Amino acid sequence: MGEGKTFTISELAREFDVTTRTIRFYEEKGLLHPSRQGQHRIFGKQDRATLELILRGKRAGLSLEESREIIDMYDPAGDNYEQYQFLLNKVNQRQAQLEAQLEDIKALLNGLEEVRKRCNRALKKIARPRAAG
Amino acid sequence: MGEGKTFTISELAREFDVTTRTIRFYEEKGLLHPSRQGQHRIFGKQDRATLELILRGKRAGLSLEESREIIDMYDPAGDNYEQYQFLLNKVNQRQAQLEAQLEDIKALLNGLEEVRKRCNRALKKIARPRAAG
DNA sequence: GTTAAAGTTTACGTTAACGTCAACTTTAGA
DNA sequence: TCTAAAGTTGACGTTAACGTAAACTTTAAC
Repeated sequence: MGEGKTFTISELAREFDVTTRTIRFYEEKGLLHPSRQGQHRIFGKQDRATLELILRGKRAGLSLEESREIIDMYDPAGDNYEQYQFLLNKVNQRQAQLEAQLEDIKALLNGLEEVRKRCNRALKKIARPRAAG
Repeated sequence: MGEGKTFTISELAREFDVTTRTIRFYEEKGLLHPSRQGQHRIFGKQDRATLELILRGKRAGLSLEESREIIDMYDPAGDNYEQYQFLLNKVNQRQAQLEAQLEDIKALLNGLEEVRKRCNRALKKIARPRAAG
Protein backbone atom coordinates (compact mmCIF):
# COMPACT_ATOMS: atom_id res chain seq x y z
CA MET A 1 0.00 0.00 0.00
CA GLY A 2 2.93 2.27 -0.60
CA GLU A 3 2.75 5.40 -2.63
CA GLY A 4 4.59 3.92 -5.60
CA LYS A 5 7.86 5.14 -6.96
CA THR A 6 9.40 8.17 -5.34
CA PHE A 7 12.17 10.54 -6.36
CA THR A 8 14.77 12.66 -4.68
CA ILE A 9 15.16 16.26 -5.60
CA SER A 10 18.34 15.70 -7.58
CA GLU A 11 16.82 12.80 -9.48
CA LEU A 12 14.07 15.06 -10.74
CA ALA A 13 16.56 17.83 -11.38
CA ARG A 14 18.64 15.54 -13.54
CA GLU A 15 15.69 14.08 -15.38
CA PHE A 16 14.23 17.44 -16.34
CA ASP A 17 17.47 19.34 -16.57
CA VAL A 18 16.71 21.99 -14.00
CA THR A 19 18.58 22.90 -10.81
CA THR A 20 17.48 21.75 -7.38
CA ARG A 21 17.07 25.41 -6.57
CA THR A 22 14.44 25.64 -9.26
CA ILE A 23 12.51 22.75 -7.80
CA ARG A 24 12.65 24.21 -4.30
CA PHE A 25 11.53 27.49 -5.76
CA TYR A 26 8.48 25.85 -7.29
CA GLU A 27 7.64 24.38 -3.92
CA GLU A 28 8.09 27.77 -2.29
CA LYS A 29 5.57 29.13 -4.78
CA GLY A 30 3.13 26.41 -3.88
CA LEU A 31 3.32 24.51 -7.15
CA LEU A 32 4.87 21.37 -5.76
CA HIS A 33 4.00 19.63 -2.52
CA PRO A 34 6.55 16.92 -1.80
CA SER A 35 6.20 14.94 1.38
CA ARG A 36 9.04 14.77 3.86
CA GLN A 37 11.19 12.14 5.41
CA GLY A 38 12.62 14.03 8.30
CA GLN A 39 14.07 17.06 6.61
CA HIS A 40 14.44 15.63 3.13
CA ARG A 41 11.88 16.04 0.36
CA ILE A 42 10.26 13.02 -1.19
CA PHE A 43 8.60 13.47 -4.58
CA GLY A 44 5.94 11.11 -5.89
CA LYS A 45 4.52 10.42 -9.33
CA GLN A 46 2.09 13.23 -8.74
CA ASP A 47 4.80 15.79 -8.12
CA ARG A 48 6.70 14.54 -11.11
CA ALA A 49 3.68 15.01 -13.34
CA THR A 50 3.15 18.48 -11.94
CA LEU A 51 6.74 19.39 -12.66
CA GLU A 52 6.26 18.23 -16.23
CA LEU A 53 3.24 20.48 -16.54
CA ILE A 54 5.15 23.42 -15.13
CA LEU A 55 7.97 22.98 -17.60
CA ARG A 56 5.61 22.52 -20.48
CA GLY A 57 3.88 25.71 -19.50
CA LYS A 58 7.22 27.41 -19.27
CA ARG A 59 8.22 26.29 -22.74
CA ALA A 60 4.90 27.54 -23.97
CA GLY A 61 5.70 30.93 -22.54
CA LEU A 62 3.34 30.85 -19.58
CA SER A 63 4.23 32.45 -16.30
CA LEU A 64 4.39 30.32 -13.18
CA GLU A 65 1.14 31.85 -12.04
CA GLU A 66 -0.59 30.82 -15.24
CA SER A 67 0.83 27.34 -15.00
CA ARG A 68 -0.38 27.14 -11.45
CA GLU A 69 -3.89 27.97 -12.53
CA ILE A 70 -3.79 25.21 -15.06
CA ILE A 71 -2.39 22.75 -12.58
CA ASP A 72 -5.10 23.62 -10.13
CA MET A 73 -7.65 22.57 -12.72
CA TYR A 74 -6.42 19.02 -12.37
CA ASP A 75 -7.25 19.15 -8.70
CA PRO A 76 -10.09 16.73 -7.89
CA ALA A 77 -11.58 19.48 -5.74
CA GLY A 78 -12.48 21.23 -8.97
CA ASP A 79 -14.72 23.93 -7.62
CA ASN A 80 -16.49 26.18 -10.05
CA TYR A 81 -17.06 25.82 -13.72
CA GLU A 82 -16.58 29.52 -14.33
CA GLN A 83 -13.03 29.46 -13.14
CA TYR A 84 -12.49 26.59 -15.50
CA GLN A 85 -13.94 28.43 -18.48
CA PHE A 86 -11.84 31.43 -17.60
CA LEU A 87 -8.75 29.26 -17.70
CA LEU A 88 -9.55 27.60 -20.94
CA ASN A 89 -10.04 31.02 -22.42
CA LYS A 90 -6.66 32.19 -21.29
CA VAL A 91 -4.93 29.23 -22.81
CA ASN A 92 -6.83 29.75 -26.03
CA GLN A 93 -5.80 33.37 -26.08
CA ARG A 94 -2.23 32.38 -25.57
CA GLN A 95 -2.49 30.04 -28.53
CA ALA A 96 -3.77 32.89 -30.66
CA GLN A 97 -0.93 35.05 -29.43
CA LEU A 98 1.61 32.44 -30.37
CA GLU A 99 0.16 32.25 -33.82
CA ALA A 100 0.42 36.01 -34.09
CA GLN A 101 3.99 35.85 -32.91
CA LEU A 102 4.74 33.39 -35.66
CA GLU A 103 3.45 35.93 -38.14
CA ASP A 104 5.69 38.60 -36.65
CA ILE A 105 8.67 36.32 -36.85
CA LYS A 106 7.92 35.57 -40.46
CA ALA A 107 7.74 39.27 -41.21
CA LEU A 108 11.10 39.76 -39.54
CA LEU A 109 12.53 36.94 -41.61
CA ASN A 110 11.19 38.52 -44.77
CA GLY A 111 12.81 41.78 -43.83
CA LEU A 112 16.14 40.08 -43.35
CA GLU A 113 15.68 38.35 -46.70
CA GLU A 114 15.46 41.75 -48.33
CA VAL A 115 18.56 42.88 -46.54
CA ARG A 116 20.36 39.81 -47.77
CA LYS A 117 19.39 40.44 -51.34
CA ARG A 118 20.70 43.98 -51.16
CA CYS A 119 23.79 42.65 -49.49
CA ASN A 120 24.37 40.16 -52.29
CA ARG A 121 23.88 42.77 -54.97
CA ALA A 122 26.40 45.00 -53.26
CA LEU A 123 28.88 42.16 -53.05
CA LYS A 124 28.53 41.45 -56.76
CA LYS A 125 29.15 45.03 -57.73
CA ILE A 126 32.37 44.95 -55.81
CA ALA A 127 33.52 41.51 -56.90
CA ARG A 128 32.58 41.40 -60.55
CA PRO A 129 33.68 44.45 -62.55
CA ARG A 130 37.29 43.32 -62.89
CA ALA A 131 36.58 39.59 -63.12
CA ALA A 132 33.99 39.93 -65.85
CA GLY A 133 35.79 42.77 -67.61
CA MET B 1 15.85 69.64 -48.65
CA GLY B 2 14.32 69.05 -45.24
CA GLU B 3 14.31 65.71 -43.57
CA GLY B 4 10.67 65.06 -44.28
CA LYS B 5 8.02 64.50 -41.68
CA THR B 6 9.07 64.52 -38.07
CA PHE B 7 7.39 63.42 -34.87
CA THR B 8 7.44 64.40 -31.22
CA ILE B 9 7.91 61.79 -28.56
CA SER B 10 4.28 61.82 -27.52
CA GLU B 11 3.06 61.53 -31.08
CA LEU B 12 4.99 58.31 -31.48
CA ALA B 13 3.90 57.18 -28.06
CA ARG B 14 0.26 57.63 -29.00
CA GLU B 15 0.62 56.05 -32.41
CA PHE B 16 2.25 52.89 -31.09
CA ASP B 17 0.58 52.83 -27.72
CA VAL B 18 3.67 52.93 -25.58
CA THR B 19 4.72 55.43 -22.92
CA THR B 20 7.21 58.19 -23.55
CA ARG B 21 9.33 56.57 -20.90
CA THR B 22 9.55 53.50 -23.09
CA ILE B 23 10.75 55.53 -26.05
CA ARG B 24 13.35 57.30 -23.97
CA PHE B 25 14.41 53.94 -22.64
CA TYR B 26 14.96 52.64 -26.16
CA GLU B 27 17.11 55.64 -26.88
CA GLU B 28 19.06 55.06 -23.70
CA LYS B 29 19.74 51.55 -24.93
CA GLY B 30 20.98 52.87 -28.23
CA LEU B 31 18.09 51.62 -30.34
CA LEU B 32 16.75 55.01 -31.32
CA HIS B 33 18.75 58.09 -32.30
CA PRO B 34 16.45 61.08 -32.50
CA SER B 35 17.96 64.43 -33.33
CA ARG B 36 17.51 67.38 -31.01
CA GLN B 37 16.03 70.82 -31.19
CA GLY B 38 17.53 72.36 -28.14
CA GLN B 39 16.61 69.92 -25.45
CA HIS B 40 13.65 68.31 -27.19
CA ARG B 41 13.80 65.12 -29.21
CA ILE B 42 12.85 65.10 -32.87
CA PHE B 43 12.04 61.77 -34.47
CA GLY B 44 12.19 61.18 -38.21
CA LYS B 45 10.75 58.51 -40.49
CA GLN B 46 13.82 56.45 -39.83
CA ASP B 47 13.27 56.44 -36.07
CA ARG B 48 9.65 55.66 -36.58
CA ALA B 49 10.49 52.64 -38.72
CA THR B 50 13.00 51.49 -36.14
CA LEU B 51 10.41 51.75 -33.41
CA GLU B 52 8.08 49.62 -35.47
CA LEU B 53 10.78 46.99 -35.81
CA ILE B 54 11.45 47.04 -32.09
CA LEU B 55 7.80 46.52 -31.27
CA ARG B 56 7.42 43.80 -33.84
CA GLY B 57 10.43 42.06 -32.33
CA LYS B 58 8.88 42.49 -28.92
CA ARG B 59 5.62 40.93 -30.02
CA ALA B 60 7.60 38.10 -31.49
CA GLY B 61 9.17 37.51 -28.13
CA LEU B 62 12.63 38.86 -28.91
CA SER B 63 14.67 40.68 -26.32
CA LEU B 64 15.72 44.25 -26.98
CA GLU B 65 19.24 43.03 -27.61
CA GLU B 66 18.03 40.65 -30.27
CA SER B 67 15.93 43.33 -31.88
CA ARG B 68 18.91 45.62 -31.87
CA GLU B 69 20.95 43.05 -33.74
CA ILE B 70 18.28 42.81 -36.37
CA ILE B 71 17.96 46.56 -36.64
CA ASP B 72 21.70 46.88 -37.08
CA MET B 73 21.43 44.64 -40.12
CA TYR B 74 19.50 47.37 -41.86
CA ASP B 75 22.44 49.68 -41.36
CA PRO B 76 24.00 50.63 -44.73
CA ALA B 77 27.37 50.10 -43.08
CA GLY B 78 26.60 46.40 -43.16
CA ASP B 79 29.98 45.01 -42.28
CA ASN B 80 30.48 41.29 -42.36
CA TYR B 81 28.46 38.59 -43.94
CA GLU B 82 29.12 36.21 -41.06
CA GLN B 83 27.40 38.43 -38.57
CA TYR B 84 24.50 38.53 -40.95
CA GLN B 85 24.30 34.76 -41.26
CA PHE B 86 24.49 34.45 -37.52
CA LEU B 87 21.53 36.75 -37.17
CA LEU B 88 19.42 35.01 -39.74
CA ASN B 89 20.11 31.79 -37.91
CA LYS B 90 18.94 33.20 -34.63
CA VAL B 91 15.70 34.39 -36.11
CA ASN B 92 15.17 31.04 -37.76
CA GLN B 93 15.76 29.31 -34.46
CA ARG B 94 13.26 31.55 -32.83
CA GLN B 95 10.72 30.61 -35.46
CA ALA B 96 11.32 26.95 -34.71
CA GLN B 97 10.93 27.66 -31.02
CA LEU B 98 7.63 29.39 -31.60
CA GLU B 99 6.39 26.43 -33.56
CA ALA B 100 7.44 24.18 -30.68
CA GLN B 101 5.64 26.46 -28.25
CA LEU B 102 2.51 26.12 -30.30
CA GLU B 103 2.78 22.36 -29.87
CA ASP B 104 3.14 22.77 -26.13
CA ILE B 105 0.13 25.02 -26.01
CA LYS B 106 -1.90 22.52 -27.95
CA ALA B 107 -0.87 19.81 -25.53
CA LEU B 108 -1.98 21.97 -22.63
CA LEU B 109 -5.29 22.59 -24.34
CA ASN B 110 -5.77 18.88 -24.83
CA GLY B 111 -5.11 18.30 -21.17
CA LEU B 112 -7.73 20.84 -20.21
CA GLU B 113 -10.14 19.20 -22.62
CA GLU B 114 -9.76 15.99 -20.68
CA VAL B 115 -10.37 17.80 -17.45
CA ARG B 116 -13.50 19.31 -18.88
CA LYS B 117 -14.86 15.97 -19.94
CA ARG B 118 -14.34 14.57 -16.49
CA CYS B 119 -15.89 17.71 -15.09
CA ASN B 120 -18.96 17.31 -17.27
CA ARG B 121 -19.40 13.68 -16.33
CA ALA B 122 -19.22 14.62 -12.68
CA LEU B 123 -21.83 17.33 -13.15
CA LYS B 124 -24.20 14.92 -14.84
CA LYS B 125 -23.95 12.40 -12.07
CA ILE B 126 -24.94 15.04 -9.60
CA ALA B 127 -27.64 16.72 -11.66
CA ARG B 128 -29.45 13.84 -13.31
CA PRO B 129 -30.55 11.16 -10.84
CA ARG B 130 -33.49 13.13 -9.47
CA ALA B 131 -34.45 14.92 -12.69
CA ALA B 132 -34.55 11.80 -14.83
CA GLY B 133 -36.05 9.71 -12.05
C1' DG C 1 2.93 87.59 -18.68
C1' DT C 2 1.10 83.80 -16.78
C1' DT C 3 -0.53 79.32 -16.83
C1' DA C 4 -1.17 74.55 -18.61
C1' DA C 5 0.75 71.04 -21.41
C1' DA C 6 4.57 68.74 -22.96
C1' DG C 7 9.29 67.84 -22.46
C1' DT C 8 13.75 66.92 -19.91
C1' DT C 9 17.10 64.62 -16.63
C1' DT C 10 18.08 61.94 -12.54
C1' DA C 11 17.37 58.28 -9.89
C1' DC C 12 15.23 54.94 -7.17
C1' DG C 13 11.44 51.13 -7.35
C1' DT C 14 9.33 46.79 -9.30
C1' DT C 15 8.45 41.99 -10.91
C1' DA C 16 9.69 37.30 -12.31
C1' DA C 17 12.39 33.47 -11.93
C1' DC C 18 15.71 31.86 -10.37
C1' DG C 19 21.43 32.22 -9.17
C1' DT C 20 24.63 32.17 -5.70
C1' DC C 21 26.74 32.01 -1.49
C1' DA C 22 26.96 30.60 3.49
C1' DA C 23 26.45 27.71 7.23
C1' DC C 24 24.79 23.60 8.81
C1' DT C 25 22.79 18.60 8.85
C1' DT C 26 22.11 13.99 7.21
C1' DT C 27 23.22 9.81 4.86
C1' DA C 28 26.00 6.40 2.44
C1' DG C 29 30.24 4.14 2.00
C1' DA C 30 35.24 2.64 2.95
C1' DT D 1 34.41 6.64 12.63
C1' DC D 2 35.43 9.79 9.38
C1' DT D 3 34.63 11.84 5.06
C1' DA D 4 32.36 12.94 0.68
C1' DA D 5 27.95 13.61 -1.44
C1' DA D 6 23.48 15.19 -1.15
C1' DG D 7 20.21 17.81 1.28
C1' DT D 8 18.36 21.84 4.06
C1' DT D 9 17.21 26.69 5.27
C1' DG D 10 18.08 31.48 5.05
C1' DA D 11 19.08 35.51 2.64
C1' DC D 12 21.01 38.65 -0.55
C1' DG D 13 22.14 39.29 -5.79
C1' DT D 14 20.78 39.57 -10.77
C1' DT D 15 18.64 40.76 -15.28
C1' DA D 16 15.20 42.86 -18.31
C1' DA D 17 12.14 46.30 -19.33
C1' DC D 18 10.25 49.58 -18.02
C1' DG D 19 7.17 52.39 -13.89
C1' DT D 20 7.09 56.18 -11.06
C1' DA D 21 8.17 60.28 -8.68
C1' DA D 22 10.75 64.61 -8.20
C1' DA D 23 12.34 68.80 -9.72
C1' DC D 24 12.99 71.74 -13.37
C1' DT D 25 12.53 73.91 -18.31
C1' DT D 26 10.28 75.07 -22.62
C1' DT D 27 6.53 75.98 -25.58
C1' DA D 28 1.84 77.12 -26.83
C1' DA D 29 -2.33 79.49 -25.77
C1' DC D 30 -4.81 83.08 -24.05
